[in-house]
Amino acid sequence: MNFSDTLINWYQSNKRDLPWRNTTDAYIIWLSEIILQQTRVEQGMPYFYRFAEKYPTVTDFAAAPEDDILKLWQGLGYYSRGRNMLVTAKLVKEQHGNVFPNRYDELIKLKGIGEYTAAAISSFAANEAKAVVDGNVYRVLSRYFGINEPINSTTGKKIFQQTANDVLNKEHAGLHNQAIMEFGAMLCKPKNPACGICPVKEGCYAFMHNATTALPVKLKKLKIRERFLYYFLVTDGTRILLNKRGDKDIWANMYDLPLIETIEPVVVTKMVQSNQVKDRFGNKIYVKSVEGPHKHLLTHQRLMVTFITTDTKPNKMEEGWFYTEVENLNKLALPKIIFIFLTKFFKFKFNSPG
DNA sequence: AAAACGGGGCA
DNA sequence: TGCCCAGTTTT
Repeated sequence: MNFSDTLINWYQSNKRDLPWRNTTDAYIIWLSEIILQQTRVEQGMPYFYRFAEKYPTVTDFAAAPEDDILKLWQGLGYYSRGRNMLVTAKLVKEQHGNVFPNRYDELIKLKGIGEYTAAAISSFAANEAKAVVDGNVYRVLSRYFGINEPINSTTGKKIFQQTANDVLNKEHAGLHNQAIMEFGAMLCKPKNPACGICPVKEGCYAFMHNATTALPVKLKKLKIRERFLYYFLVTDGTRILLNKRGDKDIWANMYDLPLIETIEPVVVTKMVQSNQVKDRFGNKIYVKSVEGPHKHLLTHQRLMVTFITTDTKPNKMEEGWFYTEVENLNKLALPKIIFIFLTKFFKFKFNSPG
């Protein structure tokens, strides 16, 4: 038996009895598919029953006020799904004679229906040979075939769609799609997959290479944090006040300068009047020069760095601070932005290789 | 190409 | 906490 036949065989004796599986009504299948987008079956189930009962046909749905749809959707999340359903229901009423389409090429044009949902409805309702690719399918295919391309990269999506198309049982597309998704949800789970009872483990790359926890690969969504750094250069031209950084943050254990960090930009005149500065330098700090702000980009942070030069000595030393000779700077690890500033400030005095 | 969009379950 | 869930739309 090939991959698809084995999964279908497994499915037919292990599947859950879900209400939307006992119909070929494209409207009912559409209802279930939209509800289940990014939603667990157990969470969506009660909503499916409520909607199916209150709006048994697409005509009923199309006649509903948006307030009613959203009220019934309340608590399910991603509320644009409900609003888009109403748009689509009205369009089906007006342009499809109240008959919900069941062909991929028609479905894909409808609001709220993307590649996955169009493939799902067309294969379930009309057995059209379109392969679904949802979170379950990504996981099953990446593990079975050992595909380590990230599932949320552009090339990854193409590869997985192509792979799904290749393994699709074209005579039983609906059954195949149901089977591979149910297999992913019930057995080839994200955590602790039941490899011991898996019917396709012999051909599974992840099982054979003990890589189920490593697959699928997913790109981290890294959001850029913006930080505003105000450095104080305290020097008499010979000695300089430095700071040794801790081991948690960026530039761990490297050397920079006394720092005040804010979450939003602060003009220097305000900064030097702040309580933080007064606490460190006393009530009067003599600012000799200001440089910046310089934008400094890290992988996941955007730093806006301002250097404030002064010869006012702080009235106390904080943890990590120490005075050193300017000449010592060429022995200490400095972040690039600090290095550039100090190099320029001291006119390369400390860094000439020799 | 990345961000926005909800809420809940699970380790 | 972080990851994931029968993804799609918008920027």
